[in-house]
Order: sequence, then structure tokens, then C-alpha cells
Amino acid sequence: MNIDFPNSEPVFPISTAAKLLNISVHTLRMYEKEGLIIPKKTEGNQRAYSQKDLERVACIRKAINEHKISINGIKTIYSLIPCWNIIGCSSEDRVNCQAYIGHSQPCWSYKHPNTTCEHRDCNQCSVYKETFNCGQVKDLIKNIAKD
Amino acid sequence: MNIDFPNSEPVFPISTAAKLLNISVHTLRMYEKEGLIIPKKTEGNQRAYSQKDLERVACIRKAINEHKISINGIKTIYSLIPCWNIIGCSSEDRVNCQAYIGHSQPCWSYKHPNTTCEHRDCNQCSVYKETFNCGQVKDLIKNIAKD
DNA sequence: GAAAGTTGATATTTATAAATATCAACAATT
DNA sequence: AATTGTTGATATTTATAAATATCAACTTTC
Repeated sequence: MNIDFPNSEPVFPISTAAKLLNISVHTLRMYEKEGLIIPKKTEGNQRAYSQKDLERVACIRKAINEHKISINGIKTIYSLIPCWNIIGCSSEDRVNCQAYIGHSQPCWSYKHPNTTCEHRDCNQCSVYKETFNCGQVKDLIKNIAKD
Repeated sequence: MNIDFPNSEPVFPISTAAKLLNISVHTLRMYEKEGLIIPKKTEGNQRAYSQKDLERVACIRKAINEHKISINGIKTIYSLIPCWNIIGCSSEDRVNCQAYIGHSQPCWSYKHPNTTCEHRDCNQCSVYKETFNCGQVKDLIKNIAKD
């Protein structure tokens, strides 16, 4: 059992997750296809959602329904997360990394080959995990400020 | 004549700006009401748009129409600009500054009283002026990184 | 003085994002 | 064996953001 992340256990199948969130199974798949979430997969390639995954989806829905931010808007906002600083990747990595260069997709939706992230499991990456909560992005930006 | 910003001269009245951008006068006012743009006003309180203002609006329209980012999404993205770092405001300023704390409005749409920005003309502020171009926000974030 | 601007309020149109509902063919779970 | 999941493609519905079109009363510009 993971003491630090007791709510990160992927225990809910997609149908249960959809019921708990009061949305359709298809909507969950759509968010995944858009790159907003990366649920764990079982050995049999079935999606498994954790409590934190559900919180993340709830945040996304709040952004869409209450704050009226479009999915592409959310993707752009995620793309501004200073992953290079959180990961501490090299400047060599950065020059060829689409996640560093681009500003329309979250870093975890890129393959970014030939970087330290190439073989990283984004679902387990702190860049992904630290943004499960809404409004976290600006705090991450504040944290990299020089002064 | 301003050598550094030859295209910052507010020379176009709203009707001309609307014609050049191929949009309606009302849409320009709407963007202003939403806090996306801050055109200069003449002594008689008439709007006057510069070449850079037109570029800014063109960027906004590209974000809306091509990148499918909603107006609230654009506002949120603008709110992530590290104004505190660009301005270099004090930590006392920051603790009470809504622009620093919040993440739904661009800093220039706040009054933020009792800060160094209180009497600043946001239209002339580099935080506003440096973001006339699309995709500039992430570059500003990169610039404040420690390493 | 005529033209073009202003505020601000409201109402309507248009375009489309978001969500849902379908398929079919198949795999994993219990 | 029955249930629940998978991919992926397409089609439709629904909700609403964005834009336009109106007003009226007034001000500034040319």
C-alpha cells in the first residue's frame, strides 16, 4: 500500500467511474483521446481510474461547465505547465522537445523521443500528478520564478 | 515619434479598425469588455487603435476561430502571464494582489489597489505590450525559470 | 451641422463545441 | 457463458459561445 498516495490506486473500471461522475463512458474516453487524462490500464488493457483521476475529471468538467473554458483551452493551459523545470531536463533535451516548444498540447500527450521523458510513464510523472487539482498550473509557474 | 514602437501609435478609430479586421464594431467592444484588449482613448473618450492593437485582435480571433479556445480560456491563459516577475513587484504587493492570486482574468483587468500597478497605465505596460503576439505567454514563462 | 463616435441594454442569429447514441467486431473479466 | 470491457468510426442531439443587430440618448469629431 502506498502511504503517500492512498487515492492513486486505480480501482474503478470505466463504467463505475462514469457513474460516480454522472457522465457517460464515452465522455471519459473522449477526454482521454483529447489528452486531458491518462488512466492506468490493466494487464488486459482495461481502463482503471483512481480517486485522483476522478478528482481530475471533476476539475475538467468544472472548467468546461462553470468556467466556460473549451477543451482546446484546457489543453493549451496544460501546455503551459513548466514541465522542463519540474523534471529538470537538460537543455539538449529541450531544444528538440515538442512539449517544451509547443503550446497547444499537454506535455504528456507527446511522445517526445530522444528525451529523458521518452520512456517515462506520464501517469506516474509528477508533472501529471501535481495538476490533478484545478488552479494548480499558476502555482507551478510561481514556483519557478527567480525572485 | 516613438522609434521603438512605431506601430504603437493609436491612429485608427473603431470603425476603421473593424473594417480592417473584417469584424463588427460591436465585437471589438465585446473583446474590450471581456478584458482582452485595452485600446487607447482620446481626450474625448473615443477609442483609438494602433497597428499592434490590430495584430493583437487578429491573434485573439485566430485563437477563437482556428485554435477553438473560448474567450474565457484566453482570459485564463492571459492570467498565467508572470506579471509579478516582469514588473518585479514586491512580495508585499503580491500577497494582496488579485492579479497575482487569481487565475481567471488578465492582470490588466484588475484594479489591484495598494500595489505598484495601481496607477500604472496597463496599455503602456510591458506585461500587456509583450503579449500582443500569439504564443508569447509560454516564452514569458520560460524566461522566469531558475535554471 | 452632419457624421461618426459613445454607453449600455436587450434580443436574435449563427456556428459549433460538448455530449450522447449509435454501430460492429472483438477481448477480458467474473 | 454472460457480462463488461475494448477500439474506432460515424451520426445526432443539445447547449451555448460568439457574433450580429437592434434600440435610445448622448458626445465628439470633422
